[in-house]
Amino acid sequence: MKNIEEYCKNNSLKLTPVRRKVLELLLEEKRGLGAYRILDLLREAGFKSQPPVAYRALDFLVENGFAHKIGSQNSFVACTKPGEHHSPVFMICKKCDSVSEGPSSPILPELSDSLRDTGFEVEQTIIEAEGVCGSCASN
Amino acid sequence: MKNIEEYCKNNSLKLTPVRRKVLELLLEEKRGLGAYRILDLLREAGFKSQPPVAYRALDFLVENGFAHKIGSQNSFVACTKPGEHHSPVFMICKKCDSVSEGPSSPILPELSDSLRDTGFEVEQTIIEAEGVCGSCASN
DNA sequence: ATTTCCCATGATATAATATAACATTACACG
DNA sequence: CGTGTAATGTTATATTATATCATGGGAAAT
Repeated sequence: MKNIEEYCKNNSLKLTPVRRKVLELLLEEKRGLGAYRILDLLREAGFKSQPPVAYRALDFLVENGFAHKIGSQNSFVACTKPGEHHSPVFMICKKCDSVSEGPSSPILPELSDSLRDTGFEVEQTIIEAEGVCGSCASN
Repeated sequence: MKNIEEYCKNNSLKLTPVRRKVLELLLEEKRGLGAYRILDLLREAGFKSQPPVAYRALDFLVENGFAHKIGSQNSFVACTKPGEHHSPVFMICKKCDSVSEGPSSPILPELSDSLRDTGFEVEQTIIEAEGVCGSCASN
């Protein structure tokens, strides 16, 4: 969070109260949160928000690399590498629904290479891996 | 299509008229099709369909490996390797919106390995690569 | 300090995507 | 022929997302 405040200051991004609260909510939750869940939580926290408020805050966070959208479940998670533009790998546990961001670096160049052979120039990738997380496997 | 009829016969799956039509629609279109677009096309083709009809057909096709859902755009595409359970890689062109399925095999084992190091056991992955397709790049 | 402008927020409405629930039909198998 | 299962029909509604226009608030230039 401190890092992010810092980063916003340096890049003249406005981490307004709603945006900040949404980010905090995402950081507190290991599963992905849907926009309307976030909206509820905002209201519980005293914001009198309508849907666009949540979506705008999420757009801001995603655009600036503070959060990601999980396409397969229309939900959002905080980013573990805020500010860096990167190609995330998500590990989605089918038992507990947790979503965590994993190491992608080893394979991305190879992936880009193999796709380039088909004539496609990759700009960004999103990998969603479904399986069982360590904590669920050991229980 | 012949292959698929064959496959259904062998596995006692019913490729009913709606399901068949939806699959044909997906095969004819290189972009992803949304469920409601499909619904419109079904109606144009003489089916008097309500939303659940389209979703059921799509569920059938996805479950049996004849189609995939593209999470990032809530759309559907025909599968190029029908019947095989596999972990697809999609190449999504940001210029023409085409979606094609690419070769994933080279990298998947490595990806699984690197995620296993974090304690996560991968069962399936979906990779969505955004970029520019060969045809758009050369125009 | 006042104006100006831009960005963020407020607020209403509605679009787009997806599913629940229950009724009906079709058809393979005994 | 029944009878049971899977597919389809139908209505309603849930969930996710955006368009649009109005209002406010703060930084920068004058």
